[in-house]
Amino acid sequence: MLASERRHRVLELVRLRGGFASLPELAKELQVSQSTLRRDLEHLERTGVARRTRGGVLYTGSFPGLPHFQLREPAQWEKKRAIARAAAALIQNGDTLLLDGGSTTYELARLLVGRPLQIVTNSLPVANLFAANAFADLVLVGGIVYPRTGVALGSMAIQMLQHINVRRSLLSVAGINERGFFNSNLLLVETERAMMQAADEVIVLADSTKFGHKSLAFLAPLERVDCIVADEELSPKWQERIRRAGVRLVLAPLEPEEKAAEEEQDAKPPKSTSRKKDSRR
Amino acid sequence: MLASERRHRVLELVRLRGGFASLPELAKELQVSQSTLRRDLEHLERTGVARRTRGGVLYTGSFPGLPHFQLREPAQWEKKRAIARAAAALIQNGDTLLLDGGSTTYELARLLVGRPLQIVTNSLPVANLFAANAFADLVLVGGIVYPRTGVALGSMAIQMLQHINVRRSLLSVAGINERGFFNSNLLLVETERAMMQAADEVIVLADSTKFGHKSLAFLAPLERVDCIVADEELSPKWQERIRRAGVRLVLAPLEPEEKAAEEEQDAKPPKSTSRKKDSRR
DNA sequence: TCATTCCTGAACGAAAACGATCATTTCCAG
DNA sequence: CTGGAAATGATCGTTTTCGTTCAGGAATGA
Repeated sequence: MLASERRHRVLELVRLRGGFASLPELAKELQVSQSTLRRDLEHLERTGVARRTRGGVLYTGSFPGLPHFQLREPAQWEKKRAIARAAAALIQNGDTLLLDGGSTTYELARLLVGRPLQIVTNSLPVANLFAANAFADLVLVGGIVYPRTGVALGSMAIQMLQHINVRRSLLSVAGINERGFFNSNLLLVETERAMMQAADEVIVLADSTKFGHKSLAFLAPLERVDCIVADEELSPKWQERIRRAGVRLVLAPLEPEEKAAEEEQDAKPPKSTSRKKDSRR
Repeated sequence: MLASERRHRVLELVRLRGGFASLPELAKELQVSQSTLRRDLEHLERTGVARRTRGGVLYTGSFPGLPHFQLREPAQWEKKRAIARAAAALIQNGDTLLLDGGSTTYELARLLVGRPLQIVTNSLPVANLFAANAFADLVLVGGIVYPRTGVALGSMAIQMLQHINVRRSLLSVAGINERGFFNSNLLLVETERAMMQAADEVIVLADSTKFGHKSLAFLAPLERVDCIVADEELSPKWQERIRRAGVRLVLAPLEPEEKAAEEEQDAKPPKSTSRKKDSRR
């Protein structure tokens, strides 16, 4: 079994067990030694999807229920987080926002919790973030919930969106090519088109790996949106192409630590002597 | 500080810390000894709202985000669970259901997960239960989300409900008196009236403590609903009154164990000699 | 083919947490 | 006022877990 696959299975097991699993439990289930598990846990903790506790692992990965959020590959994830940070900087307090589903917009939503905003969303994971929050008003867009991502879609969602107007819509896409934006689901793009119409300004969040790839369903041409937020690894060719379409382009910087983390953080800087053996008590 | 208050604060702290808190952490925060905490944790675990792990507590209380779900008093909670069990027995596979917010309907929803159903709900916690589930179709009713309970309300919710028809609506109420049903929020009762209109059959879930108390907003007269599910501690006077109104009454039995649990379960049964000393590798 | 590197599993001492017990305090009921 | 039950906090021996180290094996590249 591959190490990365094993780590995914660890996460999945933890999730299945309701957010926590003990180390002996995992070792038995996965047929590996506890030593290996410890190393995996350390890795998972560093990437932020799990938290170690004495005796086991705690799932902190964003949304326990949905399979979609399991496969956060660290590399992409850091890009998404960088993009989310850059996008959060574009948002002003008091804004009215429409947040799409998708992992990038979810990361953005996490950063927006606690700020005074009015949030409209059709995404269950995003809604959960704001539901308990007194600072933000939350409007939930209803509809048929698509199990894979926990997003409400369909005619009911579209109809409801037609009665809503927001300052900014923030959308995720699955692919971008010369013709425009794509997503993986027909119902989804229909709903997203309604989201675009409901907003004064449309912002698309997409990491650099999305560019040059199309997907099942066409969403909209490039010039239909006002702004694209991508990470700084986007090729100059695409940067030029975006700007020529008259779309504002925001490039999110990847923090140094994260660059390290992105390369499957190794190159153990000072070897193992960096072990923190701090004064306890 | 009262013991029960301290336990609530334990839960709250655990929740604030993202679902887990270590024992020393809690001891320091609450200014009590670890021994006391251990006893509290044991208690909380037995009532089902938390799970102990070596080194700390894990929050299992249904929905981490919402304050509403924190104060599940064990006594009421067992009643709610009994009612939920009885109500679940009324539901047939393949049914189309409309589930209200509220802790009793939430307990019911938990029991329904995994059954082939079509679920319509305006409750975020309930929706989360079914979002990842492939067996049930989920339709989310949108609207303005009321922070206290995570329920979508308002004109958008009502409008959406008018386009929906279900076999059964299951509602929670805050109080019942001779005039009928009450709830604590004006927007809520408006939305619930729309839920009643959307269903062929209306079922109200209410534990025995709700009877004889009214609340802020009038919902509907007794005879407007088809069935009430209550626990068996409902007074004969009220049983008679319900039946005379032509409403079917289902009384949920409280299991023996739960009766014990309700009386602040003690009488430590077989002591601790069950030490497992298993062979490790 | 050989050497290097990475991953894995086992072993061991150290540290942490557990349950149990006991003394003390608090709080009621008689 | 007093006796007893319940709750609390400290202590102690035991068990569990952790981090580290070391050795064997698989994969990779020269």
